[in-house]
Amino acid sequence: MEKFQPPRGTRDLLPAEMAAREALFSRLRGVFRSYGYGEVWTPAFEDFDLLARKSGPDIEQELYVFTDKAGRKLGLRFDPTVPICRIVASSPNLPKPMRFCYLTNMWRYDRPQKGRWREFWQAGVELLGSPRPEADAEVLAVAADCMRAAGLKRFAFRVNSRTAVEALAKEAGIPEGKKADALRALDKLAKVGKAGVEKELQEKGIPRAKAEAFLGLVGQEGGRTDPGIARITELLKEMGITNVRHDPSVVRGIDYYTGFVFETMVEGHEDLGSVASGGRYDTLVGLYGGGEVPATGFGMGIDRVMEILGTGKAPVPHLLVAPVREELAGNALSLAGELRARGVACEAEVMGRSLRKQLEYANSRGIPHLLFVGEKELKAGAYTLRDMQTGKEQQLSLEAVAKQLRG
RNA sequence: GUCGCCAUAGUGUAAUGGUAGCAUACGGGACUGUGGAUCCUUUGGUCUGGGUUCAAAUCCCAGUGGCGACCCCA
Repeated sequence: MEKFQPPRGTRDLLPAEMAAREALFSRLRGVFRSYGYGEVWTPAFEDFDLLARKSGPDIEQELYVFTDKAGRKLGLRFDPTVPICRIVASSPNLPKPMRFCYLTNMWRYDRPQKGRWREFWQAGVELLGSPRPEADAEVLAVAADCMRAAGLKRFAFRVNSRTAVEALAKEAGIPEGKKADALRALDKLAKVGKAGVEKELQEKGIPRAKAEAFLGLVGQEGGRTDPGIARITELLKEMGITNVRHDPSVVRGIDYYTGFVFETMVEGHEDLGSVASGGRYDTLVGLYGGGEVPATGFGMGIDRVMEILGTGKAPVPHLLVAPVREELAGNALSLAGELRARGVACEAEVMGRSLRKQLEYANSRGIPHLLFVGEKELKAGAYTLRDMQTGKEQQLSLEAVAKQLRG
């Protein structure tokens, strides 16, 4: 018999993991709501041209692309920002600023590795309409609150200004056409070191002298302070966020960032890379025909966060309704229904098991209470509720059982 | 798309080219209205397809999937 497994780079999420994710989602939603962000949903697939517009047709290699039955070329969403810019571009009259948040999955056709999936989840915010550092500071503050809400305490932001680095590249004499290559090489500084970056720059056709000049200027930049970053850092300090370091090598690989960019590293999990990143993208909405709308945002990698947090136990109901004899299974089912109508989460026995086995089962699942359903109980209309922890039992009407377990 | 390492019951692991085992989990029982212990026990596996060989989990090739390095990024 052929066995199927999930397609490459995807996986199943079982109840224990889903419960942990849902808990994380609900905490993140709480953070988003507290800042006034409204949740949006966009389609899983979009016109390929929309997806490709910002990065050119080469992006096709990294996307899931398909043709529908009418011959339209479509692609799976690989980024939350692009569809949100489409919304904004086609709804230019929405009041500004616009605060959108999302919690959603997306797809990218790249090589799976630890913390990198072909289907992955991201949650984040986009703040559109403001070009000011206050907006960038707010976005980073939301990210900070999300990290804390996730239960991550030991983390640090690395921030930078992409415009500043681009200016340095120009100053070093790196031609406009090589700018993207240069920034991408620089992004690896922490990983491959200065010599590694220099090597890559030369491989990309940037002469040694210019590469050295660029790296020299970037090195100085660490000491110099970019005015935009300084202002954002100052605002963050006023909000009590101090774990922010200026790192001139952080430029992000994505092309649409135009200014402020940041990454978030969790102490002890540096191998996972950034778990939340974002920045300013003032020209992206314009690309979709909406006129210039300055914007900034960030996304948190849910799969990476879950990798760090780990998974607890699968959730269990309050109660197992246990028929003492197999023939009473039907009574147990209907009593369970009545209890649910009274607000009690419970499960009924469906395996036809002996009472002993049911106790064993409740114990191993961690179900805290068990309700015996036998002839005695049915006749009296009072059921035996057993506390699995203490072993204490009491005779109660359904109403009393519900009252106790709800409270 | 390139390179390297890897793949055995659900999970974790054994098996010089010669009978695929152990642990755990799951199901049943010892114990027909009272669990967590103990004992017994059923089911279940060599990723897929080729090749070499008297004989392949083991060697070779390809595919699939996992991990890591490129690339890119959450």
